[in-house]
Amino acid sequence: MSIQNLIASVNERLTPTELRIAEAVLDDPMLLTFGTVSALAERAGTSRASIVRFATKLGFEGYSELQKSVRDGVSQQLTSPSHRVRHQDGPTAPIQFEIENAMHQAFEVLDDTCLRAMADPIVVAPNIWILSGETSMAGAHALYSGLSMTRPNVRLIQEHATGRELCGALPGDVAVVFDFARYRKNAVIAARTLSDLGVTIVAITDGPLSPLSSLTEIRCELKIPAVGPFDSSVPAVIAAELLVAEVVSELRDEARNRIDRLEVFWQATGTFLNYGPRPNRDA
Amino acid sequence: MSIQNLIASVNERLTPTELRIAEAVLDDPMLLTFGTVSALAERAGTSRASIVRFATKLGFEGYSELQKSVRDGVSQQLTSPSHRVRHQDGPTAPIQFEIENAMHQAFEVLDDTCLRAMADPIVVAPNIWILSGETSMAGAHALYSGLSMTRPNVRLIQEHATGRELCGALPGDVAVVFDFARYRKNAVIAARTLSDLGVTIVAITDGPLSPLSSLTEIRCELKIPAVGPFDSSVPAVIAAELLVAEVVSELRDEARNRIDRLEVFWQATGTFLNYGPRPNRDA
DNA sequence: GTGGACTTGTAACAAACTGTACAATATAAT
DNA sequence: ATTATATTGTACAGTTTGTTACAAGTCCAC
Repeated sequence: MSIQNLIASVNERLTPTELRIAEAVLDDPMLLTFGTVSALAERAGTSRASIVRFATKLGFEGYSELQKSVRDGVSQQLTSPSHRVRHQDGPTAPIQFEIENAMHQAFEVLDDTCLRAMADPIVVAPNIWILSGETSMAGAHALYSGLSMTRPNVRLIQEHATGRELCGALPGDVAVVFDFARYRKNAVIAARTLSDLGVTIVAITDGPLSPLSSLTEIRCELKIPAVGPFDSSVPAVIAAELLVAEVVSELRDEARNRIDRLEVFWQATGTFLNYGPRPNRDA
Repeated sequence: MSIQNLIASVNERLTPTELRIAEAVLDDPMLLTFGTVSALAERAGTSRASIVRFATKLGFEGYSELQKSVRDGVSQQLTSPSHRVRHQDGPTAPIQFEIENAMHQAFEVLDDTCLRAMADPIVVAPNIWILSGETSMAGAHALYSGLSMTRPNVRLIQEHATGRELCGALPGDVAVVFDFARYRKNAVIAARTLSDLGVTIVAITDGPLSPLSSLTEIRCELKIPAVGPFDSSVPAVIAAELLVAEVVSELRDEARNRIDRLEVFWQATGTFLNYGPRPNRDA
């Protein structure tokens, strides 16, 4: 039961001082969530003892218990919905469960603000460099595939050719770096070098502990589930695809024109068999 | 500045114990919001003093000040209306729905029987050839990455080099082909040629109408959602990862030994930075 | 006015808190 | 091997905490 309802249920039995306390609590719930007895007493213009009596009148053992109850409620509010359903039963497909969880988390992290922050530099940069460790290549490929159909000068850097390929990078370019624990030395060092060079780093990684996180604020931090002995690429791929979609929606006609020209080229070279439905181009 | 960014900004200067603290804090932010120094110390398996030092390293006067900062952030979150509506709608909601649907369908299709049917040939074949259209490369890469860490003689075929690379294929080999509507002529023709040659085809595709489906009974048929103007690679990646997991579990010690040897090699060449927790290898 | 019930603040206290000085231990460098 | 450095835990000091006992004050009935 919420603190508001709790107070309502006893409001007719409250003494004048207790009423002042109640008003203070209702006016600023954070007082009860974080505050001490002393703080609340001062705010309500009363003594600490009255605060404790107020708590007992609400049916708690003391102030501590009242505060614990309030905090539990706040915790529930704050924890993500995916977190709440985490402890379901039926571990028939633990992998599926893990991946779905990670996916939920990915969609939560990749909200409008985050996507736009990552897409904006990509839209305007003269060159895009995509870096990735060998083991997290799937996400990088998804991004490369989508971006290169959307705008020019997108390059995917193979690990063994990092130096040779990156030497063309200039200030104002953007490097999108995929890297997850345990972080590839090659990718991290390359990112750091590019950053020093004035290249904007967009990081798709797995948490504030990532060495990439200290390089840039333009980043998303994904939860990576395990599939058997290896890490899943699904979150990285989702991030890449949403990022592409965001870039497309920001570039609008420019991207659409490029896609159409690509389509002409495909038709001319007979790339496809043209069976089945065309992919969706309305979004 | 959020606690996550704060930790990110110093993550490379953290000592092992402080890293454990950081992990605990990131894992359960409520611990920092409500908990005491003692509680955090116990959770992180360290002493109270280290908690205080951790707080100072983050730039605060002490733990109290750190906690105050976190609480200020939480207060803002709770009072701002954006928090309440954040998890409901948004431009990514329909995409999320589509992808989740496709994912469920993928897990349904990729049941034990199907996975084993696809994994069995891969386990015994002398050579594995992975084919994919340029646009559905992410799944192929996920499979290549996983399989090549699991068994020898796995090759990913680039479209422009199909002929040159595939001429080494022999009867008894296995070709895993990724292809979705609108089907790549190159991939389909290559698969057909290989099939005629006596190579077992394992198809990861999108339905009975696929030209690949007529080539082999060893296949899975996925539903492919759209993300913006392009098709999602997520189902293909999931299929690839589950397939790898199945192959690993069938190869057992053989795969484990190879992974261990790979690990030795990684260690020797210093591939990783080895920050953060090791990936899960128990599953 | 006086007694009794009720309300409220003061004071005392034990427990728990944070922060710091110091010692022990582990790690690195010479 | 030995010094120097960095890291971590222990112990203690000084506050602040929540709680409770007690006294002062208030209100009402008679």
